Amino acid sequence: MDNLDRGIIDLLRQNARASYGDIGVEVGLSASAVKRRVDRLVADKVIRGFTVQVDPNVDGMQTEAYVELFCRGTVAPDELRRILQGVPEVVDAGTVTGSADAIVRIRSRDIPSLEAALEKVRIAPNVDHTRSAIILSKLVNRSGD
Amino acid sequence: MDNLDRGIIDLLRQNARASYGDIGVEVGLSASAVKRRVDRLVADKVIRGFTVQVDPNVDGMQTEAYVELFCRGTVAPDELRRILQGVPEVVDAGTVTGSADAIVRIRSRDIPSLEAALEKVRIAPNVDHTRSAIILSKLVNRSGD
DNA sequence: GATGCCGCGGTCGAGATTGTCCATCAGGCC
DNA sequence: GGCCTGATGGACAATCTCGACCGCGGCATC
Repeated sequence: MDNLDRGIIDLLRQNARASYGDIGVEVGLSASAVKRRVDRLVADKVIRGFTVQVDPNVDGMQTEAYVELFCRGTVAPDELRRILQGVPEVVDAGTVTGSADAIVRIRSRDIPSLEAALEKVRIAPNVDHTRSAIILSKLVNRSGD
Repeated sequence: MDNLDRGIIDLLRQNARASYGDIGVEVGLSASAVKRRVDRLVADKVIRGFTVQVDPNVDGMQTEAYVELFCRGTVAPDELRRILQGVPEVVDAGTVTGSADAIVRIRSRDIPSLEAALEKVRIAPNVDHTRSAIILSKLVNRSGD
């Protein structure tokens, strides 16, 4: 993992379908050398995969919300993880600093299904209450979804 | 946008570097027909781009935070977008319901660089104050990063 | 019904790309 | 020096890309 690898990854991030030859011109390597490095990065699991960014409006998962979770007493992270993983609409979740115990990112087709997902999260034991912020419009999206 | 397109997108989501021929075998089209459809999907902005999923631990971007933005007076979403897009650490941002005006997801190498990124966000005009929640540990991660 | 247009898919071929093999080279070590 | 290891560039065949061209079916028009 040196600067060459980082350069290759940066280029792939911009266009994962770029040819090895083109990448090689940018970073100063031959196509074969680039391919060897990319293969190694994939084998080493540094590169998890190549994917495509799709307009979320098209695949019909456009309703998203941040949900703060407030728990009673002690929180068992492992149990929380188990519960949250059981809700497919949960895209992302983590324990956080601040007054909330965890922040959960939920994505669903529409408001009713968002509410249903939220209900499933609330079932988790020790969850005292939640506070949701529904996303009105996306300002930036560099996370690939 | 029909079932063929959806099939192609599903396959590209799994492997954006798959050859058109291989995709064609899966969805029952010739390589040329697949390329035509992919080109059209890209032209129509249904496909926003091809990218690579990198292990965040490896490229040293493991410090993440949710930042609530509170603005003074009226918020110009376009200007907010322009400012936020200028901060590379901003992974995700959107205007939201609730007391905050926007929620910004920031990812950086460590706490000092997180603070620096936060500073850049605060520069935005009309930003009154911010409230950050730093992620302590990830509970769920289905967003591919 | 005949006609032309349009969208969509297949086939073909030149040219580019990929993937593999091999020779080479630099650096570390004995 | 001699040897090993890891990485690179070059060469080559296999594969893929991508545009040109053709045919087919649906549809509106005459």
